[in-house]
Order: sequence, then structure tokens, then C-alpha cells
Amino acid sequence: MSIANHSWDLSIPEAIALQKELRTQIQLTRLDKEIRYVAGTDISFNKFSDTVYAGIVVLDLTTLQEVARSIVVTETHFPYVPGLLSFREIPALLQAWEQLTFKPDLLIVDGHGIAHPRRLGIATHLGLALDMPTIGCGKSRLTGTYTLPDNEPGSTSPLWDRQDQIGIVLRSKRNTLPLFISPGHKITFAESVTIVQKCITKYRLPETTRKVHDAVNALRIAYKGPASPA
DNA sequence: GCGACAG
DNA sequence: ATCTTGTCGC
Repeated sequence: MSIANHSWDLSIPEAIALQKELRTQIQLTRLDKEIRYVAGTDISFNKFSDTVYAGIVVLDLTTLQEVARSIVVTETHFPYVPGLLSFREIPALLQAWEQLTFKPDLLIVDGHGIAHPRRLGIATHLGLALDMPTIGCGKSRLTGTYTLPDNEPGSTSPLWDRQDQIGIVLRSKRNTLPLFISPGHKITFAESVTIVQKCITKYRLPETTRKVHDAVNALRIAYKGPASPA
């Protein structure tokens, strides 16, 4: 078993130790091929329930039209702990990935990439697990300092951790809070921003995130099965 | 010890 | 994240 194909059933101290090891495997290298299909990933669940609805929606980057989707209903065994989100959500996302019949060239993950205390946000961890390009697109800050970008679509400002840049704060839409973009794996800072911007239309969030969020929520609300709440 | 803290 | 109605501002 390679280090990128590790167990997900870990204690909190073990999870933190694993992040410190995985950190050495991160590649912030340029994309090695043209990106034609991008996918969004997201999780939805009912409060106080361990049943999670995990989804991946693939879009054609040129038209932003959906070309494939996969949603699974499963259980999560790890609690939400800031900094350890990947251990709670990735096992479910890997199931959705297995069920996905059309694989994208890149994944835009709901959460951070290297903009993380140990550089191992969920996007980075998923990129390592799948060995493919990923981008972290968060709606709020986990760590780092920044100044707000100008109130103009496309404006950016760096997200810093001490002397190191760990992300880009992007104003995707006027008069709305900015997005926090960071490379996950096998992509650069500049490429991460460019790809996310290609997915933004008239809303604050990229279409990848919007589509998958709608999908997992719709299933959660409609779902009545063996694992649904009473 | 205190405050911060993705989803 | 989820739970929830109206309301302020561009």
C-alpha cells in the first residue's frame, strides 16, 4: 500500500501525523495536458446524522454544461474537526468517484487545497489519493492572512502564512464575499485561478460547486431509504 | 491560558 | 455543514 493509498480509519493524532508525511508528496507543478472536463465535489448531510450524500458533477469546461454525475449515500465515521476535514469527507467522495462513468481532467473541491496549517486541505489530500489535478475553492478562511481584494470581479489578493503564499483571495462577484482559491495538487496558483474563473458566470460560486451542491442537497431531501433519518 | 477554527 | 424569515442594500 502506497502512502497515498492509506487507511482512513485513524485517530486524530494519527491523522495529523499522516498529513505531515503526505505533505512531502505535494506537487505544485503545471498542468500536463489541456483541461476539457472539470468536476465539482461536495457533501451534504442532516444535522446529527452520520449519513452523508457525496457527489461529483462533471462539466464541459467550454460550455459549462453537465456531462456526467455520480452521487452516493453512505456513512461517515470521522467527526468534523477543523484541519481534518478530508478524513470525514474523502472516503465518501472516493465511492462517488468509483461510480462515476466519465472521469474529468480536474476536480474543484469545496474546501481548501494547500491553504491549510499543514498544507493538506481536502483538495490536496484528494489530489494525492487520486493522483490528479485538484483545486481548493473555499467560501471562508481556515488559516492565513490577507487584505480584501478590490470590489471588482476578477480582483485578487494573496493569502499568506507567514512568508509563504498559500492561496489567492478572489472577488468572483461584486458586493459579495471573496472566494479562497488554493492549489490542491499537480497545478499552479495561476492555473488554479484561471480554471475557477472559467467556471464563474453570474454567481459568486463556480458552476461546478453550484451544480454539485444542488445535486447532493436534492438527493438528501428526497432520500428515503435504509439509511435515511426517522 | 486565550482565541481561531474549511465543511 | 444544517436549522430558518424576513430584511437591508446594490
